[in-house]
Amino acid sequence: MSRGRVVPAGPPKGPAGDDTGCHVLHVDMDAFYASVELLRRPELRGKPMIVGGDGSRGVVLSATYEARRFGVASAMPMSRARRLCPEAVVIPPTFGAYSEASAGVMEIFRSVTPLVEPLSLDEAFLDVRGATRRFGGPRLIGEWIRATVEDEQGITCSVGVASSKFVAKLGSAHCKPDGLLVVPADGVVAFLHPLPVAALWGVGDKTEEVLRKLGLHTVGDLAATPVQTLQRALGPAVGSHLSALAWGRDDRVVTPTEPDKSIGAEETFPVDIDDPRVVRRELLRLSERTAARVRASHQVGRTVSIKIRFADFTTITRSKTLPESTDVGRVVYATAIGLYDALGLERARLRLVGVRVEGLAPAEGQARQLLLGERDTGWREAEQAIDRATRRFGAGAVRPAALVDPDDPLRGPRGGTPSPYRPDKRSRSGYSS
DNA sequence: TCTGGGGTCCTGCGGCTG
DNA sequence: TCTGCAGCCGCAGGACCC
Repeated sequence: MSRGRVVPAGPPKGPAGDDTGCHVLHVDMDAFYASVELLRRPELRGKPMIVGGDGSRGVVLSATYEARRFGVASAMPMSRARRLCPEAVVIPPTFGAYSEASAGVMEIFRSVTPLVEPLSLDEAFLDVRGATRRFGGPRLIGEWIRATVEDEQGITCSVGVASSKFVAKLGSAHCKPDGLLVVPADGVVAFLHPLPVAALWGVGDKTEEVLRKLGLHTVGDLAATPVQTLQRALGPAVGSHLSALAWGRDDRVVTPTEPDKSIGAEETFPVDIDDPRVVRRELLRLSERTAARVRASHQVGRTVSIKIRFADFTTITRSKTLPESTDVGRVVYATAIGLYDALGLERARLRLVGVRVEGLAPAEGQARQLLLGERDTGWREAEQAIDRATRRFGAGAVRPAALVDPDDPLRGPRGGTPSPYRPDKRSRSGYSS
């Protein structure tokens, strides 16, 4: 999803330019979440509407173009968005609906070419070299996709057509909303060089500031700067990467989905928390959620990391690599709690905690060495049974007893470090259903 | 202005090992 | 046995993306 930071208004929208050699399409849905919500609530059409968290700490996930006219943008704090556009209707996100719409859109893409690389729910790269005989040139394919998506899904999208992924992506940003732009292979440099440096993939606020201090404001400025200068200022990898992009060099190919390298979950508290019992309870919940997703992806991970964000927004991470890969919530939690306890935070005020499992590899074929005295069935099997129950009865049907507390979802177990898995009087397994 | 949640990649440092 | 070195790995932090 475009975060609205890239390019100024430029060339006219619509088909133009020679598409010879332009085999990469970048398709980006326009205000995707908001557009899907409008399908469900047509009475809001033409009105400013914002999709985002309704709490005091949410951010804007998506906004209609009517709201954007007031300055509302993606990732903006909701409090600011409300000030900018008080009359906007705020809708909490319904990710299920977005996933469903996304699947429909991706299906359309795959009817053109199997070489589809989704970047998120609402955008993807397509390599259309193998489709030109059936559909015509890349520009015609882009037009067909735009028309079909609008016809079948009721939402509009923008398409960039170019000889590389990076330029195609800039192209779609350039013609938003509801446009198509071809950047001819021999016109890439002329297209790129007037753009601000922030248009480049990999230039965020910090890098832009560094470049500004060097007197570099446009991509053309960047291209004219020796790569060694950029490497000294930004590091060898980033320096050479940006130098190449500034000349339109981007050799990355369109690659249909690769498995995740890490899976995690994090949660911002509605108010800052200084009670370690609440933090531990949250770590348990996040460990459970993360491990379940790791199991669902048929992978196991070797490193467990936690993330702690303090009230002043400073953030630290701690990680531990295990002797053996895991997908077991109990192991993830034990590791996470060990990392947390080692910090000795006591009454520090925390804003967010997170748990992540890294170093993922396919679960199949992972030889598992039993520890001395360990039974060959145990927590993994128990958690797999829980996964089956969850699929059948819904999320939360079975969960650790320590998380069953209908009166106060944030209240932690009493008395010291919790052992939520330890069998208690209610359930021998420590789980409750 | 006051900052979500899901990720990836890069860099620097220290410890270990051959 | 000690030292210097290179390479690898684990770890932590930061920047960036959608």
